[in-house]
Amino acid sequence: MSITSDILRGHTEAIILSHLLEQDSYGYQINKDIMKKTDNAYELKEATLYSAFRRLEQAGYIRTYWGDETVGARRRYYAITDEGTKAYQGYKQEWQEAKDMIDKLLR
Amino acid sequence: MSITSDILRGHTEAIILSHLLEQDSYGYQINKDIMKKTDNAYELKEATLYSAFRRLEQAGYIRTYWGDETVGARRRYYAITDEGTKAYQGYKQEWQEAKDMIDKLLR
DNA sequence: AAATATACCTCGTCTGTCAAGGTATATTTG
DNA sequence: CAAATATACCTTGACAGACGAGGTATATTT
Repeated sequence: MSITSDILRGHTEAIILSHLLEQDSYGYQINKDIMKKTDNAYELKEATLYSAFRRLEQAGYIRTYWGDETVGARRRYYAITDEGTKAYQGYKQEWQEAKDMIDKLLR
Repeated sequence: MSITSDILRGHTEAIILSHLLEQDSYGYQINKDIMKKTDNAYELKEATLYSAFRRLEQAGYIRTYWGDETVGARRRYYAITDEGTKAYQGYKQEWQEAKDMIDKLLR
């Protein structure tokens, strides 16, 4: 990874929610998709991912269900809730503001 | 403060270096200036500020000297070094990349 | 005399990240 | 066919930056 994790810190939940807005998905897939979207520049570590899932579920922003795979490893799917959608809007707003602020402070 | 600290996390050092590029300054003043620059949206907490100073000095990115105040409280001034200037360029580059990445991931 | 502003600092806690470890199934490779 | 790799889940403990809470000292304002 080229970007230090402290700069990405705090964005994990928003990134996951954004992904789930497109479609329900499961941990392994989300991880792969994020790497792909960033041309492998950013790999969300598994431990980070799963602890974020716990927080998001705790907050009521996502709900989970088991896939009905008949072959292969079982998959735990995640879906975004209405509250999660609202929270995502907040995260995005916050990001816009933070971005402007940091841009203002770094010149 | 309206922006959560986790989003700002990791930018503290870059923000301080950016400020010192303009001119030497001291803790209390830097803090005030940053609040002013962001219209009071972001207050770098003192404990955060001073621990960042320690790291920056440790890394050789800043050097310090005492002001020669004849009245009022003493001031410890900070100045950016050549290494600090280089480091700042790196931080800035990293920020540009991270910004693009997060923008790509949040839609 | 008390409150506020300027100016410095430390200690201990909190929280998100992640390295390292684990389990289980299916497929590919030598 | 055994070993390696890929898919898929998970937990534990350590680390580091942010910061609340506390402290010291001087000068000015109320």
